[in-house]
Formats: sequence, C-alpha cells, structure tokens
Amino acid sequence: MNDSDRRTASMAGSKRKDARRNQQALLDAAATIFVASGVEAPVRDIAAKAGVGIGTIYRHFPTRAELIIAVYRHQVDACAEAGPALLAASPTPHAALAQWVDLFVDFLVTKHGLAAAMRSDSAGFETLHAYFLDRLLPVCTQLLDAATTSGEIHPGLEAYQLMRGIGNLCIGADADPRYDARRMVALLVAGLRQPH
Amino acid sequence: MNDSDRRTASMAGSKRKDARRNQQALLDAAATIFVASGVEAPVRDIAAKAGVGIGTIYRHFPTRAELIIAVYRHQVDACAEAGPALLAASPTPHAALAQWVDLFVDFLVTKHGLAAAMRSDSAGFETLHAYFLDRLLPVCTQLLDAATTSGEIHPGLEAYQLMRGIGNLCIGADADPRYDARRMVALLVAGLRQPH
DNA sequence: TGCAAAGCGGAACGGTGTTCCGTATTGTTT
DNA sequence: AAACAATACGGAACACCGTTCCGCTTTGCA
Repeated sequence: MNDSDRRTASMAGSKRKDARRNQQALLDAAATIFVASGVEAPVRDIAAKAGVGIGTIYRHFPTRAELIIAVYRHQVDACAEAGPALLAASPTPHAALAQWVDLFVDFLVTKHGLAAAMRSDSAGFETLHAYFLDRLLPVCTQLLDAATTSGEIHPGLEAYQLMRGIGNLCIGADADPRYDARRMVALLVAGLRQPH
Repeated sequence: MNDSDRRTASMAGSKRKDARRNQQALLDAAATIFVASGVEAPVRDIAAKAGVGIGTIYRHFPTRAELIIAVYRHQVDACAEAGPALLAASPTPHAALAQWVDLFVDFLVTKHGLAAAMRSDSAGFETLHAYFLDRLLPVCTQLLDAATTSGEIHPGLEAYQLMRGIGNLCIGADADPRYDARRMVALLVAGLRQPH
C-alpha cells in the first residue's frame, strides 16, 4: 500500500454513512466552486454549497491543500501515467517531453488559480507543492533523462526547475487574453534544445 | 509635464510640512519593511514603523500599489533608461536585450514578493502592473524590435508576453534555493533565438 | 430501546484591509 | 498675539477571512 492508496482509503473506509456523504458533497461542491471562483474561494462558500457547517469541512480536509489534492487527484494521476505512455509511443524522447509538458500546462491553465496557489507561501500550501512533486517529478525526470540521453537537449537541468518554471509561466494565464502561457512554455522548452 | 512628473510633484508640492514629513517617513518605513517582510507586509506594520496612524498611510497612498510604486520608482526608471543605453553600447541587439533582461530579473528577484504582487488579482494591483508596463514595455519593445530586425530572434513575439513571462518566472525565486529564476529566464530568451 | 462513539454546526477568536469622523496641527489673517 | 479656516492626523469600527472549539445531534450497535 502506497501513500496514494492510504489517502483514498481514508475516504472509502469512513465508518459512518453521513460522514461519507458529507465528504462526497464537499468534493462535489469544491469542484464546482473551484471552477467558478478558483481554488482560493472562501471556505465558507464551499461549506455552504455542500450544505454543511464550517467545522465539517475542516474535519474532512484540515488544510485547503488536502481538499485541492482530493479534487484533482485523478487528473494528476492521469498526467503522471501519461508520461511513460508518451515515451513509448513517440518517435523521439523530445517529442514525448513536449507532449507531456502540453498536458501539464493544459491541466494548470484550466484550473483557475491553481498554479498561483502552488506558489503561495501561506502555511499548508507546501503540502500541495509536495504532492505535485511526488507524483510528477519522477515522470518529468524520466522524460528529461531520455531526451538528454538521445542528445536532443542540453544536459544539466533538474526536472524540478523545469516544473517550477512551467508552473510559474502558467500563473494568471486565465484572466489575461494577451498572455499565452502555452506559447511561453513552448519557448522555454525550445530553449532547452541542444543546438543540434 | 508628463505623468511621472505630475506624480512626483504631488509629493514635493504638498503644502503642510507635517504631511511632507509623514509621507517621507512612510516611504522610508515601507522601504525597510518591504525588504524585511516583502511587499505584502501588513499596512499596520508600515504605519507603526513610520510612527503614524493607519489613516495617514491611506491618505498618502490610497492603494498598496501606489506605495510600492513610490518606493521603487527610481529603480524602475533606472531600468527603463538602461535600455537605450545598452542598445547603443552593445555589439548586437540581442546582447543588449539579454543584458537588459538580466537587469530586470535582478530587480524583481531582489524585491521580496514583488513579482507575485504584480500578478495578484486583488483590486488595486492592476495599477502596479500598469505602471511597470507603462515604464518598461516601450523599452522592451524597442530592444525586441532591434533584435528582430537584426535577424537574431524569431519575429512575432509581443514584448508584453515576454515581460509577463519573465515576471512570472521570477515569482518565488527567493525562498527556494533549488530554483534559479535567472537560469529559467535565460532559457526562455534562448528559446527566442532564431535557429541560426 | 438505550447508549456510547462519531460526527456535526456555527459561534467566537485573531488577523487583515479599509472607512470614517472627532480631534489636533498648521498657516494665514486680523 | 489671537482667532480662524483649512488641512491632516489617529485609531476605533467594520467587513471579510481562516481557524478553533465545544455543546448538540446522528449513527450504529448491543
């Protein structure tokens, strides 16, 4: 049993049915509110939408990061699993890296405020940062290593830095039509290429 | 008289001497506190450090953005003026652009929280964003155009996007030793280069 | 049905930005 | 010097937010 299984088990295994129901209601409400108002929406709004009290949301999700993680776990997992698949299916490792980065960027820019939240220095958000790193850093490292080995990109860049850079470039990408995060990330990845 | 002169004049021309003294005290206090606690430090702290009441800070600087701008105006102006100078002194436009970007990045990463503040969606921070754009966008555009004309970089990238990208890459650059914003920006600028 | 355990709700607290107005300071006029 | 109007000041008060805490309710079991 890994960390991921243990966390999801904590929900499925909840003893009382009202607790399970409320937790699901909170997840649904959070998902809706995150789309409408971003991941920094007031806790009270989420509790109200779910029809529960404020205490309940804190009992199920002691930190906002845990709620965000619970809401987006499936998508993050899908992104993590896409890495090896792309590597196997793409003509070159660099192509796989590029496609995977696209996936990651798409995920970030469509989740209002998520990229910013991950860089927030408020207490509790290190957890969010850590979760993304746990799940995606190994994948990114694998892709980066493959592309380095194939000689397509410069060696020496830590996957961590690349992911942070990409995350940063996605901040505020919604809400500003003049800014195209995808393009900026593409430029960054282009800068990674070995000058043939 | 341009906008910049008018704004500075609003300080020098303040009629009552206590008002002038307090405004200067606030600027000094803000500069100190910004260094110690970042540009998002509580308004009360700044007022306390300056030895004035809360009302006074709001009278002189109705929005936080105006206070930040007042504190950093000189440095932003210096950065703006460095653009043409670099263009004249550098061997190639691309070298000038690279040096200017370095200047900009240095400024951002040494001002705790400034890059993040510029991307904050709270009301009042559009002013900050707008000020930086007013002062620096023309300079960046000039450098970018020169480098495009000389054939060193791909055409078609708006200076606005480049500046936003750079600003984003600088977010949280302090407080994370594993992340090197300068390197990421260098990568971005490298991605801009015309493939020979 | 009774009862202990588990869970719930929301009042209450601390911290923050912001407004507002009675009071104090300043500069001018007499 | 004294009176006065204009200007500026201070901080109480309000609104909003995250978070904690505890009396009350619901649940599941005996």
